[in-house]
Amino acid sequence: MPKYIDVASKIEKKIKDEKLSQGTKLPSVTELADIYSVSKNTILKTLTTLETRGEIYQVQGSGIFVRHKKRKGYITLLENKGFLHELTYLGIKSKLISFKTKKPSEEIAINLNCSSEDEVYEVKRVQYIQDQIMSYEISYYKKNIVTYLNKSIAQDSIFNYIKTALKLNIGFSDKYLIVEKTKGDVSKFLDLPDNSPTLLIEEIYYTTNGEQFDYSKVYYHYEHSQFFLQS
Amino acid sequence: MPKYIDVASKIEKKIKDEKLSQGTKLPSVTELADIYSVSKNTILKTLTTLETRGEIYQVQGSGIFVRHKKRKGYITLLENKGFLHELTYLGIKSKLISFKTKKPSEEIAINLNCSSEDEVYEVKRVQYIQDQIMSYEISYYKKNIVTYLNKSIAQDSIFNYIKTALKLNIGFSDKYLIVEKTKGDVSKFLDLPDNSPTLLIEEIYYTTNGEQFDYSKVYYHYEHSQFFLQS
DNA sequence: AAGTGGTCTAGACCACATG
DNA sequence: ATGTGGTCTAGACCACTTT
Repeated sequence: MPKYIDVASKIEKKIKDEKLSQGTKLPSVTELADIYSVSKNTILKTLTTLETRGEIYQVQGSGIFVRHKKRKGYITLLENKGFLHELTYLGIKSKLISFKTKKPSEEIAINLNCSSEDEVYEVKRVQYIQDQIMSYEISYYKKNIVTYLNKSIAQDSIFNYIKTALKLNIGFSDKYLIVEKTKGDVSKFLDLPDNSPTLLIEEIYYTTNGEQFDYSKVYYHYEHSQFFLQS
Repeated sequence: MPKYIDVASKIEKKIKDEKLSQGTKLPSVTELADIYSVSKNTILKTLTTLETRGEIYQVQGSGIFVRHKKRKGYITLLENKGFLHELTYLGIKSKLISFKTKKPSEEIAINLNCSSEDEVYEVKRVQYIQDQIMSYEISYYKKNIVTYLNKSIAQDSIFNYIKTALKLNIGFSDKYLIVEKTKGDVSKFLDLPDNSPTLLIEEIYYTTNGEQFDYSKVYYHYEHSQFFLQS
């Protein structure tokens, strides 16, 4: 565990425990370096980390201040912390609709950057947020990277399995957001009439060495999902 | 201009000029430090900058590689570069619908963190992307921070004016995404039938010292807008 | 003028990937 | 084993804000 992550957790915990409100001033950089017995540069890296997580903001010449997310019940679009944290925090559960192995269509092959002769896992699921339908998801996993998957795993958090059991490191992702009208399976599994609004998020996940391993199309139920983004 | 920003621009330009493709390996950290005559730490900061912009990705023990945004015509949800760049790049223009000064409603007062006695500018606009209706936007600016605004300015880029003329530094923002059905003014100005899908993005912008100065509700035309997010 | 965050350096050592 | 990115330090100096 790097020091700067460790110190970040400690400061985060302190903010939480002491219930510091938005705008509360924290100790200065040099003071923090003393408190946690690390160099100034390490504290700076810690602060950058906390800043991108939206926990603090820094004002040159003035100080470091606490920042808070205002509204509750929104899904964060950037995995600031672990995605699992979010899952348990918001109470998200999955129901498996179908699971199979297949040859990729052209659309899938393009987005996974593979040949039509490679094999992919296809997983269809409905996700629930606090017992309400949140989303209908169609995911494709490249079989030569995600070497094994089965129905039982697909019912839980696939990403958790990929990280822990397969020890695959997830590097980065591209997400495309498109607003559409529902139809067919999408209407059916979201339990909405045809032509209801929906947010389609197409996600492509890459390993740390830059290879696509997951292409997903997630249709969100417009009444049961709201999103949040800090920058 | 800090060195690390300067070097970032140079590397960015190099990638663009030489049309380096996704996955192309760049020189190592130490080589880059030599090439641009800066210390290793400065290059690391440069690389972090380029990484968050989605231009490169780093793989420990292996190297630094070029990353590219795949699809065209998507609006980036994070202002990686200047927002203006995006405006001109995508060809976005505004039409002013109304402009006035008013006392904030409770909703506005909460989101701008001000009293109901303060005054705010209210600006309603329709934005066009390549001559198609992109969005209908209702914005509120706190008058004690955005000290002056008029119709003529509101027709152009207000943020550009705020930055250059008012020399106000924009610090960070919160964005909330909600999918809705259109009605009333929203349908009217987006030129869509009632109950059409729309993406509502509520945005709150803060100055560098953490004070809210802008609260905006932007309704996007679902057929003429798609969004993009890298992480 | 004093305090605070931001940039930069040179160098040491660690962790991971590849051949 | 070698190369490469990742972490960390101590210290210098700069830019901005506050008093």
